[in-house]
Amino acid sequence: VSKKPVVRNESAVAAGRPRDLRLHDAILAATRGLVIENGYIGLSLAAVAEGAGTTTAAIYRRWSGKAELVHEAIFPTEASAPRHATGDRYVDIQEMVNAASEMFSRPEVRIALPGLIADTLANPELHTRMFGRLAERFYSGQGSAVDHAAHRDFPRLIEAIAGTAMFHVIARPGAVLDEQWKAEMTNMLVNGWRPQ
Amino acid sequence: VSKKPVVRNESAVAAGRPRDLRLHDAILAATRGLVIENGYIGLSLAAVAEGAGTTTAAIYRRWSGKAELVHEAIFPTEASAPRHATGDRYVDIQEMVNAASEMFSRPEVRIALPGLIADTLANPELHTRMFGRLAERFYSGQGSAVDHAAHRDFPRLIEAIAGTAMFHVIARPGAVLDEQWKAEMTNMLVNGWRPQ
Amino acid sequence: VSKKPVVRNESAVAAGRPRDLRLHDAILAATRGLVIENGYIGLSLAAVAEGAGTTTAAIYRRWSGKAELVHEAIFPTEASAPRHATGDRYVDIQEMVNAASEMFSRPEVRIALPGLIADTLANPELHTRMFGRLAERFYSGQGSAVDHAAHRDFPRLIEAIAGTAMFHVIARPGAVLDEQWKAEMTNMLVNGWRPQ
Amino acid sequence: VSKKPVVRNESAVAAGRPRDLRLHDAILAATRGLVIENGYIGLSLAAVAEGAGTTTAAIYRRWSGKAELVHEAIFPTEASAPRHATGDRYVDIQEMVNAASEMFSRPEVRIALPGLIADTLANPELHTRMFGRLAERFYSGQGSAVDHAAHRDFPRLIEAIAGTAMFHVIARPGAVLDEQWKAEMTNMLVNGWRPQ
DNA sequence: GAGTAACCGAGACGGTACGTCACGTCTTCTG
DNA sequence: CAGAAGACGTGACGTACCGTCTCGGTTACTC
Repeated sequence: VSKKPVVRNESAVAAGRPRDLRLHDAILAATRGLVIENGYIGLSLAAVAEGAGTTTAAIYRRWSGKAELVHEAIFPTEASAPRHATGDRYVDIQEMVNAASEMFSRPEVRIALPGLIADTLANPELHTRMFGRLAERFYSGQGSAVDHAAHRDFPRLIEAIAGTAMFHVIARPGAVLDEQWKAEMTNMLVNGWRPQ
Repeated sequence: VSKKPVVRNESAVAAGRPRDLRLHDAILAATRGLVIENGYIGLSLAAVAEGAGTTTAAIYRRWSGKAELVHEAIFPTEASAPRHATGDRYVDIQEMVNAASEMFSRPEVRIALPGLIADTLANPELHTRMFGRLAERFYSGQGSAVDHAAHRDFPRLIEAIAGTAMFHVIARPGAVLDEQWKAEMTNMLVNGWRPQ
Repeated sequence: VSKKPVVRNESAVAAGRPRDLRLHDAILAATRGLVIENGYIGLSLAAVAEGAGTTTAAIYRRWSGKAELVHEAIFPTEASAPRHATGDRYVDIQEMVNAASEMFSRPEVRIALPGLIADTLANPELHTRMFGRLAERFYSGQGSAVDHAAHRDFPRLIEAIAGTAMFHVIARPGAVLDEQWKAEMTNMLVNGWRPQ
Repeated sequence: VSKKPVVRNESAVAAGRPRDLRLHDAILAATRGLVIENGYIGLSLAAVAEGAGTTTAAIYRRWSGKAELVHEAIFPTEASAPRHATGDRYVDIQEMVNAASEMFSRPEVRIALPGLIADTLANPELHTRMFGRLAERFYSGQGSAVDHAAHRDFPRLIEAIAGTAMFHVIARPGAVLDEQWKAEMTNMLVNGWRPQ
């Protein structure tokens, strides 16, 4: 649909008037605020523009549409500090559960993510990028010295932890991923389910 | 937003010309077809109307909006055969995993669900109804003779199984919930995670 | 560019909700008022919609764009009472001069016509229609019993009279086509130019 | 609307880097070409800039906007060689008819003039300048020894000749102001209209 | 058999958001 | 200082969908 590049702020050389960096942050902040208020589908770029004190044209100069904008707003680029596995099964799972709890406790993620996923199904490139980045938050095998067998199964573990956390916060608005949830989740994966 | 009742086809008395029953199914079928093609957000009721050979007014006579329509289209009312627990931990988990696999393998569910959830966040009544009905597919405690302790933990199990299945089909378009996935999922919950 | 028919209010049969006839007139009236205020190029359909208490969509339902709208606004369809020649040279010219004076004295014509012509150059169909209708206001040979020779020259006479009148009101804003102008114009064509 | 002077290329002193004189002509040439292609309203200064191998900023340094630019492009400054009346009625009219034919035969004039007039209605200063310069092409009384009575009527004659010529080329795209048109026009004004 | 009531198609209605484009200005770097 | 590059706020463009309403016409029950 759009002829423009999906990501536009990669310009290496400096030609012409540079982008107003404060606008970038103002737009993302307004996006986060409005998506919490109105949900993903109810978010209009015109409202974002007004909230950020700018116009939709300035937004479209930076992002190709609502999906790209919200993606960057709720998963800030700089925050992706990849984790490294230790090889200790219990510790690694606990780490992932903590990461999932942090991620899905943020209200903008809880509220925006389903709509973002829905929009992303029609945008394979962004879809791949989003889930790739999402997985990195949990675990990056890069440079790790952990047992090969454990690595191979990490995608499945991530799927279980992230999926369960997402379902938890989506199924009941107001639900929280508290210490009890984290303990039970960790225990279920490490030891299997036992009725309590 | 709407002043009209959420569900309109409950009319007790029969006055005036009755509804064309074939339209009901034609609309739902068109909805399923188009939502697979265009996704939830890209689904327009005008297109559904055209696909069903009718008009949007006939749709709004039956459902209050896109969310209600898609909800009924992808989770048909009649198909909710609630399951009953046996008390055997392994068997019960296996049953739930099978149910999740069935539900999230259907393309209209995989594609429409995220958008439906997004729209539903602004509609608490439908949200409750949807997740309530969704949980029933997995397990209904009603009339069950199973140990009390096991019952208390079923919501957590459902959350883990349904969440993991949903994440699996959403994260990678084209992914399938095959026998291997079901076996590994069941094993992980029953015995805990073991690198393979 | 547009897939829709240029003229849309020709529907013979009555299907669906009928158009609100008051809107039609309200839109044309708002167009006339705003085009006098802001000129053709400065006329925005959004402003017309607001002035008529409706939306741009309702305007686009009736006209394909600004050119068609302004065309109908300044040359109302019903006002085209074609004239018939008498064969008397002086009388016929006087009639045409009167017609030109009437037409180009209306402020909406004086102000809107140049811009309308400019836009129409890219729209051959409307261009033909507009100038055809414009010529009819001056003279229609249909059913006339006048000398053949006189008829052949009418296009040239119309061109001279309408062109001169148009140039007069365009060249000096505030200029009027008064009795003196009409007398001199008539005299110039009937007797040739004489320095006075 | 604009705070800047209408004409900017009058700078008396020479300070800093001098303007690239070739740009001036390149911009005007691109304007002429594009206005013929796209019409006045369809002409964008961005397209002109690209066609001239420069940017809009360079254009705005020289002209205040589209109207000024097109005005200079279709009525070059240097080409205004004012004519002088002889006092011979036939000869003077013939001269004016020739001048009108030359002017309105140029495609950029035929195409751009209506739009330019439309834009100029909102710019009285340019409007006066344009029609003043336009009249000079036909006749300048300055330093003439012709009979006073004839001079007084020249504006009316110019109006008739220029208006008729303009209407001729505007009313039918493709129409030409050939020798026959010139002869008939001259004859009509000198001898009055005679059916032929 | 006449009323009555709700359905049916068609399509216009006021809104609102979309993504694009042009305007005229501005801010940077380079010549 | 000019030039190129391009971002800026402004605002119109034409399209699309939303959910509602207004038609003329069509079934069914009820009196």
